[in-house]
Amino acid sequence: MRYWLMKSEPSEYGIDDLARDGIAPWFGVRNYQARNFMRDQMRVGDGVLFYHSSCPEPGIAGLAEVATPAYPDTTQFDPESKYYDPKARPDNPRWFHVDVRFRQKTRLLPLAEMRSYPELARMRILARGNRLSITPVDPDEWHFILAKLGVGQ
DNA sequence: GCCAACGTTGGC
DNA sequence: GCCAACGTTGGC
Repeated sequence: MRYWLMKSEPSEYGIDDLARDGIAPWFGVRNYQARNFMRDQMRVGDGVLFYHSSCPEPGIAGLAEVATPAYPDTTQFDPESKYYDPKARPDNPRWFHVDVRFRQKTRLLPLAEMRSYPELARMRILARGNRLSITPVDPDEWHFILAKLGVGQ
């Protein structure tokens, strides 16, 4: 069992969208490190912190879980898609993603509040200039955050 | 809108 | 394989 933080812009796809859909393919990742996390390390049932980025109140907005193993992202083959990758071929896909299942909304845990806790100081999301959209979360950090959110394990 | 950080591209 | 230029991310 591993834990992850996954960023999304709520204007693109936020926690309310996931609450409505129940389950969603996490397509559009075009960063090798983030892809490798999904493809090589994620397991069904892993915990996910759903993080809202590039918005008025960035922070953790809810909980989700990994719902499927990684599989090829079909948008890489679609010339109409903004995620189209001309170098990817169906017989040799470059980009993979998992599906994510909604667990629950939480109160917003703002980025500024996260910064205030020494227990979270090592989180990658808090590092200056971090742009990685998927990052591993230590179990201690996961449990600390859930406690701050008032979520029972 | 600014700008720091950092990944990717492409010429050599 | 190096590295400068460029593009993107994302908080502020």
